Amino acid sequence: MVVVPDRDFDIAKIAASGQCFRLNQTDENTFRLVAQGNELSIESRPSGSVRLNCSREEWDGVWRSYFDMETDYAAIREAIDPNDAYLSAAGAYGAGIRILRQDPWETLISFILSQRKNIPAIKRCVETLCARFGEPLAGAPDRRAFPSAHRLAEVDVDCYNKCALGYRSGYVHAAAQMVASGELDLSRLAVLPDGALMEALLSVPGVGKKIADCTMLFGFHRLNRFPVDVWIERVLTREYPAGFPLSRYAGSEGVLQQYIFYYERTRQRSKKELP
DNA sequence: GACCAGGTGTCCG
DNA sequence: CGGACACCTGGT
Repeated sequence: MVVVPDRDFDIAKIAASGQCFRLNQTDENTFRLVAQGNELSIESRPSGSVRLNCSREEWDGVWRSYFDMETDYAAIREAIDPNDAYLSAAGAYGAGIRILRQDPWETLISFILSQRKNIPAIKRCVETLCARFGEPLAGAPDRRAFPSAHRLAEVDVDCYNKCALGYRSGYVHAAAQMVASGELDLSRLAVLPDGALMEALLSVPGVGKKIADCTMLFGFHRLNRFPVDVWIERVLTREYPAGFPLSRYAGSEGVLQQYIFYYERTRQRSKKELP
């Protein structure tokens, strides 16, 4: 067990932020994550600290980086223009969100699946792929890892249709072919500058700017990406008719995007759930 | 049953 | 180049 006292680490908010599809609430204060070939149980405690069921070595070697603990999110929020009431509120509200360092391949496929789907539907598709094609985890054989590109390249489109991927079946199939064949070498892409990485991702069928931005932000940790989906678009129209000051926040645009997204989605939901 | 959901590719003006 | 429209599927 490891206890992380960092107050800027809120697993409930991260789980609700829509960046990760295999982080699920299992109890009032408990979450389960499958990533990095492992299963991790995470408990948020009243004190604000986080308890994880892993060894100190595993935390230091794997999860500290996965949860991006070396980035100073408080500093990013402190840089928010105090005259920007909306962004200040969104930042305060979303404090504790971090941008996870997820696997690029899993991120790419997950966001290809995400188009025209809500979060529960995306999660269902991802879990179906894992259940059918993923390898059992060494430490938890009843759970399965996200399937490799090599494995998914063997799966035919019909099979994806049976997994209820819909018209995204062909996209997943094509992406798996490209990665398994080496035509799209994700580890090589990781060292490319933003423009070249974006261009490579856009060459995958079914990947447009939004999904490429999400893959860059969540799978390649390019914190300067600012994915614009319909929710963000609404905010930009409503709150920033003169344009969002992206250049002021160069290098941390993606973090602000997550604060805004979480702020909007959570408020929307609580509004809807009122009687 | 119509309509929409964290988009993309295509076709048309 | 900008604007419509179809696309699978599951949920209201």
